Amino acid sequence: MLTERQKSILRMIVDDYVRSAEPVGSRTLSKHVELGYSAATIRNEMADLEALGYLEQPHTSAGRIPSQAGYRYYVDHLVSQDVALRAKDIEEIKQLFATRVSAFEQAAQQVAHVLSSLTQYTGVVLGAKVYDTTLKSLQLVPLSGQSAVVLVINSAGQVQNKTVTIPDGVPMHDVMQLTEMINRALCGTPMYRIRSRVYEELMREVARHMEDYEEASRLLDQILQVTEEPQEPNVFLGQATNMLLQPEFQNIHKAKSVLSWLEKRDEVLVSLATNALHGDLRVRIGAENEVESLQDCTLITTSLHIGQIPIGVVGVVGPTRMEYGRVIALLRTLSSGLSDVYGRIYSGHSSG
Amino acid sequence: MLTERQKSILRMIVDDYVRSAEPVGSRTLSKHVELGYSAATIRNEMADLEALGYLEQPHTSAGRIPSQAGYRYYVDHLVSQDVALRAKDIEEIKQLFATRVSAFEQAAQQVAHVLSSLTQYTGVVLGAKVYDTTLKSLQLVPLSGQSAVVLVINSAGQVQNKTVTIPDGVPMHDVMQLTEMINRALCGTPMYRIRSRVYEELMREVARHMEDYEEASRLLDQILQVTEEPQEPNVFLGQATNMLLQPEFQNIHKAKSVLSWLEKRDEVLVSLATNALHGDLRVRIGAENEVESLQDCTLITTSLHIGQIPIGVVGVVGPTRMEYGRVIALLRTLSSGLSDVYGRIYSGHSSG
DNA sequence: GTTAGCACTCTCACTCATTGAGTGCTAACA
DNA sequence: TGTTAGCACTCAATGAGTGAGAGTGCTAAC
Repeated sequence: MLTERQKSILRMIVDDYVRSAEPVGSRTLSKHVELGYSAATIRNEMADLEALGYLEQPHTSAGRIPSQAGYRYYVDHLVSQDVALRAKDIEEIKQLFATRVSAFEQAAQQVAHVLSSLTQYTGVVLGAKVYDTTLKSLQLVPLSGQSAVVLVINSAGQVQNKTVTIPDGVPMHDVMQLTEMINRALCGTPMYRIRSRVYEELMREVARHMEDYEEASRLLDQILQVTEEPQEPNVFLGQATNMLLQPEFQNIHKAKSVLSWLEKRDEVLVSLATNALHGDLRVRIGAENEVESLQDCTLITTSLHIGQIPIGVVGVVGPTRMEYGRVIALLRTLSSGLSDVYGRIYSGHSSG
Repeated sequence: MLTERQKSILRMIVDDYVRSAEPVGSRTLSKHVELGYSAATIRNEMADLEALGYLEQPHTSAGRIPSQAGYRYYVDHLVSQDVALRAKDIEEIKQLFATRVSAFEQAAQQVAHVLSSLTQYTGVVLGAKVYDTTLKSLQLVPLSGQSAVVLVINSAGQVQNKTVTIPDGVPMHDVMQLTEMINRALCGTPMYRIRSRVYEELMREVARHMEDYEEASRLLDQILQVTEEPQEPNVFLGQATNMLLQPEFQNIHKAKSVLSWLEKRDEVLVSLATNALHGDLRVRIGAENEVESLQDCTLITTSLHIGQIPIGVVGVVGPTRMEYGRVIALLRTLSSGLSDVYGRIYSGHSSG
């Protein structure tokens, strides 16, 4: 348990270091008006904080910098719970949500972008699969030759499509009958249950009506694949290269490591997706990220939701030396704004 | 006009410099067996080549490096027209096209990826709008409440969709009638002509049949917007951060400049799209790129086509010190491979 | 418990000499 | 006349040495 004085010294060191990226010395701190102690006193406290593992010294004659444990303590106990956002931040966020967007993708991309430009870190948005959607409609539009487009629309209005080949032995009216049967029997079925319900309920009928059962079921399989195709990952990145402006990424190898990781959308996806398991807002500092490339980074994520249902994640990736308070405030604001947009677009425009 | 000896010296300097990224000295060159001259002779020729603007000296006591004009001369006159690809390259390309893909997007992404990993530059693929597509089918699927999904399928099997709001004054049977009218009248119409043909031919009929003309035309407008929405840019990037391994991008500012540019997909799109105007294969060296961020880069592009119709672009972005011969060979191979895939997927599977 | 003072440590920036790669020029050679 | 050997010269890179400055830890005094 830290004393109040230790806490305020730790807080000041973190704040100062986050701003300047330079180790903070005792003299610098003693100049702060709020702290009415001499450099020597502060030095003693700093030595204690270092012994406790909250501070580190790059070398003997340098000031102190926060350790990862120090950041962790700061985030858990010291960060002011509601940082007032800067006027500029508020202005940009207002403008962002003022522009009418017609698709969640647009809004998500813009949010990622704004996060990056306001913070100089990288904003990320994961528009996860909308949970619990059901089949709204399945359509098949013939193209020239043997090919056709299969369209699957779910109850959230999302569309999946794929070009399929109609096997030789299946006449057009069988194709049409097949899609009709599916629509009639399976409308309203949860997407993940479609295949099993087809096997349970539809196969016998297919066998009875189709001219060439084997070919027809081959077509049916292609159609079912469309319903099972995972929604595209929907990972949106802000301007990742902004981070190259941060002093910690002047080292090209560190920079490459993080930027390469961000390039692999599916890995980013996994890291973001685990947010859902950890409640509202999650801060992962340095080694708390399992990912090798993020050992010197902090990843802060918060979830998007409509009512109680989680539907996505908004986050920020940056160096461990991060403006925690401000980023958290930004994330809270933006995630609730984006949740609203999502709700408006996918819930029948009920609120506007 | 250069003498044969000057040409071979220039070629050797380019080849050597591309490999080593170090200025090439006269002694190094004189060691080459093919060139039976002493260092002094080569020095004289190098001085001449520098006077002609094909070589540069970083400083007095360094070797020579090719100038942008030097690279230009190399590309125009010296690059061997058909470099034999390495066994490893061929292997990877074969594997790439052996894996069956069901969508052009997948194949394009993979090609960009392979280009990046084989070259350590950045591969880019632009899947441009399929030209001259016509309307195949327009459908409207009602969701809950007032919203519905509009689906537009074109003759190439591409699908565009968007959620629209059905205005209060339009009853469902009017909605259905509207889509029916469009399908009946406009099937086969080139996409870019749909709006004008609606105005020319359909408006009167709409006015006659709809209960609330004003609201109906508002809905119609939303629907037409879907047909006009530009196909999403379809710019695919390989691993851009690979380039951070190149010596010229150890300078973080140069690196940021190029990577930031690559992040702006719409700018990349423009640069690639202009390839179509310049024939088969285009090499833009350094200042030949209008783009500020690419002043030290080379952009090589080649077009994808089905028969004579251009349908996209494949390219590579890298430093001016580029393996021109190999990259050109790779691009030719990959673009023709990708054209085939495109053809297979969007032309009714005629070839398999 | 707090502070002033002092010796000590370490990085950073600067200078300077050395090294080595490479050039240009000149004179000799075929 | 074209080619080559030799030599003086230039310049970047390297590494050692130095002083300044920032910061610490410790001790003794308040």
